[in-house]
Amino acid sequence: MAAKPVTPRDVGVRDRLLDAADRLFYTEGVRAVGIDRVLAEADAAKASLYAHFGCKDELVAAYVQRRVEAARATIDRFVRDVPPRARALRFFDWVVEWAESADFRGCPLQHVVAELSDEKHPARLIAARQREWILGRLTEWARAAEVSHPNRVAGALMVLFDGAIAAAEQDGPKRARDARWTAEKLLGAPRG
Amino acid sequence: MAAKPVTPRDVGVRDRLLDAADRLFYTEGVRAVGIDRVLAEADAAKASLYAHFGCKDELVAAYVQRRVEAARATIDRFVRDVPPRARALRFFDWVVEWAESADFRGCPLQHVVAELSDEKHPARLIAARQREWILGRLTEWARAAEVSHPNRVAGALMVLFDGAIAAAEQDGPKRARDARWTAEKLLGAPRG
DNA sequence: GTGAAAACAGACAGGTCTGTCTATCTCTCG
DNA sequence: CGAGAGATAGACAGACCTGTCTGTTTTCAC
Repeated sequence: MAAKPVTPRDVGVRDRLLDAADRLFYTEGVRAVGIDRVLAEADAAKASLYAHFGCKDELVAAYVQRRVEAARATIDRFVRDVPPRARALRFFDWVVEWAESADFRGCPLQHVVAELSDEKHPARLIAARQREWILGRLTEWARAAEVSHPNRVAGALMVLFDGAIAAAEQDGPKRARDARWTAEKLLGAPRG
Repeated sequence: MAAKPVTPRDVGVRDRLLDAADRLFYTEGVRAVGIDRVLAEADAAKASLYAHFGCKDELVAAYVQRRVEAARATIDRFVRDVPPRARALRFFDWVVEWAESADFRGCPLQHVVAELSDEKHPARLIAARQREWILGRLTEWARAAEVSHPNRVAGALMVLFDGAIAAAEQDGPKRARDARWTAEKLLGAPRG
């Protein structure tokens, strides 16, 4: 009984490979999963993988890149319908939702950083840029919330974000709610 | 036969192996570093490693165990000379110091969780127990600080701890200071 | 229909990994 | 002395990994 292909054969082989890589890399880790596992899961040929990505490291980078793009779109969509001053806290609503989702297993970027010690690895460069993007958004939202030290608050929110995900991975989603509660205190008290 | 006692000679190779494993596993990751690397670094024989630890997974577990024991001793020593109500904040002084130390590269426990997806791995079981220990201490200190919701505050401090380490790994020690600053707000103004 | 591009299938090379095993050396203690 | 435990050195097996290469099949534009 072959498992039903989660991704139909008619979508491009590149997407099939990325879908398979995403599932396996996220749930088991990029070092624990070999090329052959990805090929079997994607029902693709080895030559296709190397034609599209060149090497495994670039497949890992493409996996991270797709995660990053999806996260940015999701976050911006999530905060869009509240006024700017409420967006920082709204962001933590999204974090809570993510931590509560069934297949949550921590932050793929934190995992990649832990697994790949080479800071110049293409996947890590993408992860580093994503941190800058997130910090930029948090700073923007902290300013809009009119806290007295927006840069410091943004840094604190960054810590809360990383901590929410890392702690929820091991202690469950209640830690994400703890993070949101803390964010509320940071943002709710003007003249901090 | 009764199990033979650990002789001083045992401690020799065993410690050499653990020292080497600690350096390599912490800086490069437990999956990235093979047995042969550890043996070369420890200047030990393969048979010694397998005689003392049985398999690589148990060496990884022993590495985590030793980190955990050292951390507990360091933390308790660090907070010992301030009154109980000041200990939670003092704990974050230690976090800042750690993040500022030259060879800081994140939390070895978070890394092991990221690298080993099997929750039943012996090293992960040890890591999980360590989280309980830390949460216990944070709860105790939060109570001593007489905050209004000690359990919730302890959870928030746990998030801040995880976040401080994870964020400092990538953004530098200023994130640990951001975490301490947030902890200060949660715990209220320390009274003299 | 035809031909080119894309994808498939899988053998193969060369390397690394864990773990076992044999053989030798060294040190302690009876 | 000499027996035995602990350590060393390293060959070896078997598995897995990345990446290349050959050949075949499918797809699709013209």
